[in-house]
Amino acid sequence: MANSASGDSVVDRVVRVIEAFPEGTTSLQLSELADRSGLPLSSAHRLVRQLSEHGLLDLGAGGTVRLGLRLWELVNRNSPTLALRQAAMPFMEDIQQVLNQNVNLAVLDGWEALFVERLSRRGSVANRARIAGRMPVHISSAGLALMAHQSRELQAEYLEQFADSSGKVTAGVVRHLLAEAAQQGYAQLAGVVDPDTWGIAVPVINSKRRTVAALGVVVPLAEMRLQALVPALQTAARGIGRQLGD
Amino acid sequence: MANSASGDSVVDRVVRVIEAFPEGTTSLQLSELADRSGLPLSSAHRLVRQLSEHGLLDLGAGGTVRLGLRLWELVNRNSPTLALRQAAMPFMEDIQQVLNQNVNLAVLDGWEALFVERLSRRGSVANRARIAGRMPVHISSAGLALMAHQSRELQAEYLEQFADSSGKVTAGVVRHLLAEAAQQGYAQLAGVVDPDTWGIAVPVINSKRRTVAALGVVVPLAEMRLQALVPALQTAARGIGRQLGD
DNA sequence: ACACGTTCTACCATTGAACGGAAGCTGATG
DNA sequence: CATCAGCTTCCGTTCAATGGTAGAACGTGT
Repeated sequence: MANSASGDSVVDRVVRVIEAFPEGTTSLQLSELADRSGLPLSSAHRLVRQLSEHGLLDLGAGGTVRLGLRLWELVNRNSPTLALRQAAMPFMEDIQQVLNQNVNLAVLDGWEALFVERLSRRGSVANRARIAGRMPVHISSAGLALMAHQSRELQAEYLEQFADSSGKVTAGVVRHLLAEAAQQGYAQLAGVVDPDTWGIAVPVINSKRRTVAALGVVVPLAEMRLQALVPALQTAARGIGRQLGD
Repeated sequence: MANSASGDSVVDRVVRVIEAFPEGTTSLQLSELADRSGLPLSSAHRLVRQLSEHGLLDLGAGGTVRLGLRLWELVNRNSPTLALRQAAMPFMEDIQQVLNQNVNLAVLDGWEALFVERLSRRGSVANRARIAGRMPVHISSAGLALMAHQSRELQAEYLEQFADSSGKVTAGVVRHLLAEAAQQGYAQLAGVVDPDTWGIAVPVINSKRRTVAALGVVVPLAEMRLQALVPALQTAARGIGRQLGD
């Protein structure tokens, strides 16, 4: 647009405004939003006002900016993972009831597993917080289960990330993890948040034989019984896959 | 911006593109999107491409447009109802376990109750579908519970809707429903979808004595036992309210 | 009570980004 | 092979977006 010092489009700016909210932050002051998005205050103000007129943002008294309920509604009604989550929920509830463990469902986005649904272990504090959370592929069982069943091309492209020896993790190690996950039909990995827990995940394969999601559980080390967990997960994953159209 | 035949801003158009998705539809063809949003094809195409470069939309091969995973992620991480849902989930699970009924949580948005969370009755098919659903205030127990505890000004403004005698529902009837809900401390109403079910909802009041949500259940007529349901809901609602900051 | 700092909001002349018709491209269909 | 329908790109025209500046509202320290 005219006079754009930074040479970005309106769309760029709208995106930057929405992305300016730090994870888990629901409310931001206008001036802070302007700072975080790198926009002049007056521009940020104008954009926020326009967006809030449509309900995508909510500009409260005193310059408090929140995401709008309308935006939440639109996204949750038309979410690309809607069909997946609907198909998966009954099976996830079964797993939760039978195994009594934390169950989660993830999809691949870039080089990360994006968790799209989660049921907490009964009795434990429900942590909805981690929904919409991300984990790098190579340090999450869900990520490994997803990547292990992608095309060779994508896997190769992914592994290039580890080509430079600057990181601790080498391409060889990751390649081995993927190979193991592919061969076994499930992925297991020590918990990242809590070292006394283990993650186990299996691929969810749709009718076109594409791996579209990973179904996983997080279990305390003491309750780690692969013989019981893996078949249950695989059965549920097949059930979910059968429900999915494409 | 320049040459806008319809005299709308870029922001307007972005909103129209996002809103063009009909409820429950996750995928749209570009040409259909252009139609629905009332934009020239080339303009729609440009906007969609820009938005998908940022991950807010997903422009697939063949002109298939979906909402982007990134958008879903951003909205769910920073949702204005995040704190509410987190505070409410444990109590909702308690209700679900103890009463074994469908539990839901709604907030007021305009003259409608917007359902932000839902737990299904055990054994029944999980219907995530209805999450992010809306119901007019006067035909939902949640809506009545919410409106009954709003300020006089807002209630008066709301009741003006029914001033003209064109609709079946008169202002008097609605006023009576609200008064009853306010006096009783809970709202009950015959189910809309299924006439053999009843909805019961109680207000969730935060530490500043503002009614910010409604907690409700949907029960089959045969299991309608107010003596058991209402106290349980009220107890849970108080628990939720205590967890909420503002 | 006054001065100062901070933050939100409004204004308006400049200017380059957005617009959209038209042409090109691609793939499916008869 | 011709036709069609839908997606994509191009490019000259135009006016909507921009952001510095100023004012209003509020809080805070002196």
